Amino acid sequence: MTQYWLMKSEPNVYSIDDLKANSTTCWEGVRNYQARNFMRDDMKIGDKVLFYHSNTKPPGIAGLAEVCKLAYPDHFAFDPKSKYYDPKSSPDKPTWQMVDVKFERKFNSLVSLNEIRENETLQNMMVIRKGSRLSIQKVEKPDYLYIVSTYS
DNA sequence: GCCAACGTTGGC
DNA sequence: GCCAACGTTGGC
Repeated sequence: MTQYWLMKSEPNVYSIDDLKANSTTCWEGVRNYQARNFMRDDMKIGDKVLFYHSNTKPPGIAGLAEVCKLAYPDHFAFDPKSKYYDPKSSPDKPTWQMVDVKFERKFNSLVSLNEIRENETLQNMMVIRKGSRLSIQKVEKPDYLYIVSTYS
């Protein structure tokens, strides 16, 4: 069964335009266990993704993507020169995993966090909860479908 | 740049 | 296993 996710990326690091240009990307650098577990245990090929721009003005959902490769070791954790380096992770016992996602669509305009917050239909989305820092979040199917049909 | 929220670390 | 200290996220 298809599942629905929200994945955060800082656009000055990797934006929806970058994904459009590259077509697919590996989602490296997740260093939070809950987010890793979502990727490792739950994400399936074909799962739908709301691509969220964080730490920018304004933050919000920039477009859509789709999971196109199941979780596999995040090798950036093995590279001392990478900013995602984690000495506790090793190739024979990798701590961190990543999936690949592929570009689906860029929204004509960003669905800002404020718009989500002000939309009565979307009140249960995790992303509007105060202090919600998790970089990968589950999204309910009705919320996903509503966003796609209303905004994209 | 500030700071609240939250996750992780490490001493005990 | 508790919890204080510390580091990071990310909206504002």
